Amino acid sequence: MKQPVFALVDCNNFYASCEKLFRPDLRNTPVVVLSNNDGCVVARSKEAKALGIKMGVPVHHIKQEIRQHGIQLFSSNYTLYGDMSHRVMMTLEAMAPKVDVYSIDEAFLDLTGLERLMSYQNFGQQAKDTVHQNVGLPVCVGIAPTRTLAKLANYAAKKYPATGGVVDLTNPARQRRLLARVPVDEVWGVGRKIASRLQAMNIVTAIQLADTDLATLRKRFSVVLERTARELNGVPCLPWEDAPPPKKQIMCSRSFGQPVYALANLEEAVTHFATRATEKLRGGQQYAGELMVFIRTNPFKSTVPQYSKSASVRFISASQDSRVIVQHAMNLLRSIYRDGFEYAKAGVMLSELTDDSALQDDLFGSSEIGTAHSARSERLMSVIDEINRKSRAKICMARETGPAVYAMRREHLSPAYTTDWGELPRVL
DNA sequence: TCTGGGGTCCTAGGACCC
DNA sequence: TCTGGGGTCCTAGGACCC
Repeated sequence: MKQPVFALVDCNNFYASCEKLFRPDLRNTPVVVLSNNDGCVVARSKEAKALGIKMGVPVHHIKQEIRQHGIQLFSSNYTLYGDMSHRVMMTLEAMAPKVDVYSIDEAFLDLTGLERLMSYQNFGQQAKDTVHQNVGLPVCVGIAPTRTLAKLANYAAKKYPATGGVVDLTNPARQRRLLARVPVDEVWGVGRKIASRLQAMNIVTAIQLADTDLATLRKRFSVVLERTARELNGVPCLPWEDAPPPKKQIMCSRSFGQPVYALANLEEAVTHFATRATEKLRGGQQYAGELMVFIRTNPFKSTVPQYSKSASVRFISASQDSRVIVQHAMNLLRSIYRDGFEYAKAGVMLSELTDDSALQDDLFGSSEIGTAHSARSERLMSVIDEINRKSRAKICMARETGPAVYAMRREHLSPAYTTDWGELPRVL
């Protein structure tokens, strides 16, 4: 059996790089991208990192630095990032037979057997150059016999400029040298909690984790960390996903741009979330068997009374009809709503997802609108989806209309450069 | 004043069965 | 009076990822 080889291609500072791409005037300016509601920092350009801006800090904590260094702020523009991501992935899919899109800004490539054609180092360089030429975004490439090591190789490619952004870690001696230099909390799968527990056991570098007795890791932690240690030793333990596995749950939730008090306003928000979640459901040709709705106040705001509640319902037969799911969501919301609280967030979750073939008929007949076997419901939903895809005038639930009081703050939003004819960048 | 959103997997513990 | 032990299913909670 041939030893597998994986590459991890990961975009550098993805969101910040997307924003910079369309603003050449900001080439050397520190840029940060903010989370929804312009809350905290979720991406930083290299200039912003050099200023010591940390990932995840609330933006109000760095007001001083923003003023002092002229840091440019951007609200999250997922329409733009999603489209740029798609372009990167298309480029990679043209270069390798098997590509596993792991997140919006990174993908694993199966390079097993490639060595007969070219060196891994060459391939990595080619991938990096091609993405840059086709899409304009910078990436780094890490190559290794397991995905955990490929992640680590990618970390090195980013951290050490002398690598030119490409690290081939197929050589075991080279693996050991890198492992000895990397802090254990940089290992994929080791988060804050586990890192501090490992520290208490005097395990502070990746190589110490790799050399720890596997049975001890399983006993003191879990099979997950044991697998991580095996992967660091070059033994692949993570299955390759040729196709993305079907989703098990679909969430749609948002913090509000301003406090919400009235039931009517929560109804509007929850209607919106339930509608979006159900659209995602249909996008994956799935049906939901269970719906959960939650509302809560802002737990960070200790000056106001706190309230947090969720409720859920199991459907008699699974549905993908927005009208059915919104109606259930309204019932749940009204059952948990209490007057007199300052609501900060709400959301819905669809679960018990099944695909078409797994559906069973409702024992009591399918008279309810939108049950699995209602052909009318399916046709109506697909017409709505079609119209919403093509046109700017959306079809939506009556409760969704009008300006939303809960709309999120996006004061620094960039244009939809690549997905809206009206916002194409102009070259003067 | 201000603190994201959307996921997955694993484990422990309780209920229940034989 | 004795009060086993293995298996399964479910749920809540914790940890991780980007």
